[in-house]
Amino acid sequence: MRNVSRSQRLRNLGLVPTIQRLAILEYLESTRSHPTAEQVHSEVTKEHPSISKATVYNTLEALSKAGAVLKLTVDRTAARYDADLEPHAHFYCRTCGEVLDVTVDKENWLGERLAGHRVESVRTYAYGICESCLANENEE
Amino acid sequence: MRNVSRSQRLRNLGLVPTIQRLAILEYLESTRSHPTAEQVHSEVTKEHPSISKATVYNTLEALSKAGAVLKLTVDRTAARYDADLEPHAHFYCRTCGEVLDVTVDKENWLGERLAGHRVESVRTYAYGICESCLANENEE
DNA sequence: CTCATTGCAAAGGATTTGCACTATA
DNA sequence: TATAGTGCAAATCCTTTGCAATGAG
Repeated sequence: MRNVSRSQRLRNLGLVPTIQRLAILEYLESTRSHPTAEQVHSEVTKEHPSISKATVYNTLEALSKAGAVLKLTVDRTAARYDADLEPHAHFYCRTCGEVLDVTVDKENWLGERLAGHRVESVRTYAYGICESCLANENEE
Repeated sequence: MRNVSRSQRLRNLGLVPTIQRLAILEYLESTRSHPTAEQVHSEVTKEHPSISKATVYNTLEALSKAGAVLKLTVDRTAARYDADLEPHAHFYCRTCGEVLDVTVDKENWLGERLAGHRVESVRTYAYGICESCLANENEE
């Protein structure tokens, strides 16, 4: 039933709901770790060992183009993906490399028009050291 | 004299003011195009043909680590650099690929503390279609 | 003279591409 | 069956690295 609605959602986005796409979307919706394509691949292949990296890349691109997930460029070394579509910002810890969600009152504070440009999406990234790494620093 | 102060600034940042670094910093401070490392290289080699790409990468990294320029991840395909340290956001046009400055009241609206994390820098990126590309669309 | 920096070429890592095979509708 | 999607491997592009040569203080 959960599965049915996911299939339907993919169809509504114009994407054929293949096993691969369902697995990838399901995984993304189950995690808050903002995985890279590599991590998505190693995760979904646990259940479906034959899913290739090319398919993971294709699917992630299709899902983000369709608006089903967010593609984040917070980490220059690899794109990260997030199925949480509620407005929020992302914090990148330079010590542990984790990407954390940060709630904000309003992320779309820029509006849909900006200096004459048409704004389609906005990303806000903060960089620094996360709470948990700060605590570890103090221990030493 | 302009040169003297740039040397001095580099020294203050703990960087030996080599000809290469001066040329790269000077170029970055002269443009608002948010160039990639590749573009910086092809630009500075006009004046100093022997500057290598490795040096450009090393210098850009050193300058951004030292806080003399901003490294932008607005464009996933390549890092872009900006010597304008005044708070502002960046707009990426998916049609022409240009990165444009966007003035904002205050970019550091997140504060230096956020959910217990230590915020060291913030980047805000907007994506869509720029004014000039919108105008071109309408012509057709 | 000593150490930081540079230049070159090779290596690395993320992503894309070409193409034959397969599954969905 | 026709078309969209998949898997594999090779190719591509940005960036980093190793190391000998060079330059700054």
